[in-house]
Amino acid sequence: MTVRTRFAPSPTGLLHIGGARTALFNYLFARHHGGTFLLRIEDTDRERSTREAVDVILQGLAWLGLDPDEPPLFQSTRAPRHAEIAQTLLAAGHAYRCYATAEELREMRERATAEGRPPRYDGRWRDRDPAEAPPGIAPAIRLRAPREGETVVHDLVQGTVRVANTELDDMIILRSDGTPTYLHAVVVDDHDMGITHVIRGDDHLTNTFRQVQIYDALGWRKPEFAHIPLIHGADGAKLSKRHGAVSVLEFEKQGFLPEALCNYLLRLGWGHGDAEILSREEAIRLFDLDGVGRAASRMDYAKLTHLNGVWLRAADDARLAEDTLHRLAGRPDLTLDATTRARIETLMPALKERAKTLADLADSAAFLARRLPLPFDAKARALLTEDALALLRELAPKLADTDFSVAAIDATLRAYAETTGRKLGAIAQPLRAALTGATTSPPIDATLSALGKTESLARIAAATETMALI
RNA sequence: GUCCCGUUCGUCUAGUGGUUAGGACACCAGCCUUUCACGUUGGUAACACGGGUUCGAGCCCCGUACGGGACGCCA
Repeated sequence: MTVRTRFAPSPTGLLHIGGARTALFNYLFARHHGGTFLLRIEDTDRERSTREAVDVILQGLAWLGLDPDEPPLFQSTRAPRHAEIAQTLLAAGHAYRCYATAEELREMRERATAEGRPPRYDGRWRDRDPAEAPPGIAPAIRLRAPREGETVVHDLVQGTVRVANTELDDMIILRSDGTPTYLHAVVVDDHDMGITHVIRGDDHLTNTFRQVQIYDALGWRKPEFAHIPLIHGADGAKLSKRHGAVSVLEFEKQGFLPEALCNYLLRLGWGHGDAEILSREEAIRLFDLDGVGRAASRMDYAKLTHLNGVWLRAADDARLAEDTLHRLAGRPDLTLDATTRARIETLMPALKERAKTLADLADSAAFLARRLPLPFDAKARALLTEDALALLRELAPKLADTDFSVAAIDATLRAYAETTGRKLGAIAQPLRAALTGATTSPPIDATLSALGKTESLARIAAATETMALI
């Protein structure tokens, strides 16, 4: 049997990391078993579903590299099929028409709650003669669920979970307006799509009992179920649209790499020995459901950031330069032309070594695109003392005589340090301040070389002039 | 309230009856160094609690506490 999984989000909000991880697990499980990964948009709630939300989901999945193997299926297009199956159930006596009004049901729930009983439908139309149907009321269709025994789910993550059927009531499968409810639509679609493994958040675990009842009434073969624990916010509270849930596209904006986010999400709730850094290929090779834990986990930005640094250092320089240019574009204090582009590309190997996010990276590269005079931060200013400026004036001609390869610059600086009896740091720091306006940057020789001789000397001159005035 | 699920360092986890309870992030200290990073060495730090079962329990059983989830003509 070929594995077929699906990610089935409802387009009513954003794609947050909980959904992203569910998609990732479905994708990895399918790939690991040589199967197919599908996407189904659960847009049966026409009121709340939006085209924008669909786009956000699609963009988020694309960014994460979790594209489905077939075009997405929109659940709303399947309403006729859902109704058809409901009629089948009705004809077979596995379902019945319920004429209870919304008002009636509300009262039923309120009374139950007030009396300390679980709020459930009392089955008042289950065995009532349809001839007694009140006129003018469109009925909903309810499943005639078993009243005795228990319903069991053999979950690949949660193990065998069972509930007494007395705990379950007769759920509505088709609303009075003829549209399907979620529980029913999911069963019909998973069946028709040939889904073999339903991998979803464990907030669906108790829903599964009701879905199993529908499968059984239909005599359909059930898929395997795997309910994975939820991700909570850093404070341990549930991730929701109001609380801590941010779109995966927001992570992109903040400078996280998709491979880092996937790596992080994979390790959240899943483990394989001491393996921490996992590429997509390794993840596909190693991932399986038996490594998934059962407890909810918390979002930890520090670890995500660390992982991002790891993947950033491993990333292709050209790709990073491109992203940096993109992030820097539009900043009025910068000049982004072929020259600055070349500087960024040249220095990228050293730049990426000390950045954690693409946003950090862009910030750290900004000095390469600055116009003179440079703005100096407080530490740089403090560093450019009278003595330091004198040193720079003395050093400038020697640099002017140096060919600007990294090795040659290094040699010049070392020679100057030796003849003046200074430590290298005593030379590098003032130089760094003059060239970058800050006290941290890639190695000074590489920085000088990337800037080029003309620009470097201009910056040194500008620094000695402007600082001397203060 | 009822039902379901869970609980190992601050966080993510390894661990499937016998371990000095391992790793990663974070944190602290040292080393490296041309700043910052990277790297590296070391350190602080956990089996929720109470009963069993067993020669022996983080691992098995039962309670308790705490946390989460589900109980819609939402998904």
